Amino acid sequence: MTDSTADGDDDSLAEAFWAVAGRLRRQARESLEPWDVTPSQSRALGVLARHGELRPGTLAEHLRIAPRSATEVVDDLQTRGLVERRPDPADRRATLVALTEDGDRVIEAIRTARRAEADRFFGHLDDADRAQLARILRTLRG
Amino acid sequence: MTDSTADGDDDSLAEAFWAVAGRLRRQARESLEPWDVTPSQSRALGVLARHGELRPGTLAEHLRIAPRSATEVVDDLQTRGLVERRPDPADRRATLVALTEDGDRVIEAIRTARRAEADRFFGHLDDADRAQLARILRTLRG
DNA sequence: GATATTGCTGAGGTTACCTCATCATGAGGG
DNA sequence: CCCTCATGATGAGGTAACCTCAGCAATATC
Repeated sequence: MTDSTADGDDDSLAEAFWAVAGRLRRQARESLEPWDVTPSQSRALGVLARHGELRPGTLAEHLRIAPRSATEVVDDLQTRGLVERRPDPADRRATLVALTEDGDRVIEAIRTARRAEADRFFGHLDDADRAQLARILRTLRG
Repeated sequence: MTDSTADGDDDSLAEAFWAVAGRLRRQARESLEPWDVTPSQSRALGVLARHGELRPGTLAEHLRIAPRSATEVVDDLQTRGLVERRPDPADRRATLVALTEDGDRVIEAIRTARRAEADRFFGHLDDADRAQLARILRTLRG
């Protein structure tokens, strides 16, 4: 059965890249479900876990999004009780965003889950291939 | 100067993958600008060029999106005059979507541009690496 | 010929972004 | 000291690319 429709589509490396990216994205989304956190929220939590409390603007730089968009992510995380805002003692215009205890617990759990999931995903490759892929991606990253 | 903010972020293969995907996405978006066509529209045009006239539903399968979403893309392409709808003679419920002459010209131009752009992007790799990458991506694609 | 299925689309929702305008605070010059 | 300009956050409003659910028409099935 030649399956008719269900793609296989273009040829290019780019196309293959997107196909893999899609699978990866879907897995990521699924693995976040238990915590009712969207991918972009989880990225923000990750940055906060890595760098500690930050101003929304700085968070935006790390996430490579517009400052206004960071405000939005922070809003969502705050209503979910995963971060809190407090005034920046050094500048009364500014705000500091910090993980709550809950946020800390959640980001840790997510990280564990994501690590397991990535292992599963890239686990189809042997060590040599994983190394190759890492090297090639580093090159393409520019 | 250690540049302070501008990430470098996680470690994982997944992270490297997203970094590359981001660069690729930005390039694609830019290369489409001259034609005022969005990425998803260009994908649809590509499928139509490859397969000839299709029903919206079939188009959706190729694009791996919901049928309703295909209707939307077709709407946009139609208002831009790049595709046209005509009744399916074989089934009066159905519609066939076909490229107009304009649409044909545009998708050809886009393809040429994208090919050049992909060459530039993946051109940093030598032949062996490109082959490796293609093989690895095929594996990951599942 | 009644019923179920299929194909498309209207209505309305979501995520993750964006820009532009506004308001408060801070910093530097005269 | 005041005035201007820059900066930090946010309100308002917009976009792309998806989604589901409901409804209508036409076909297929029994």
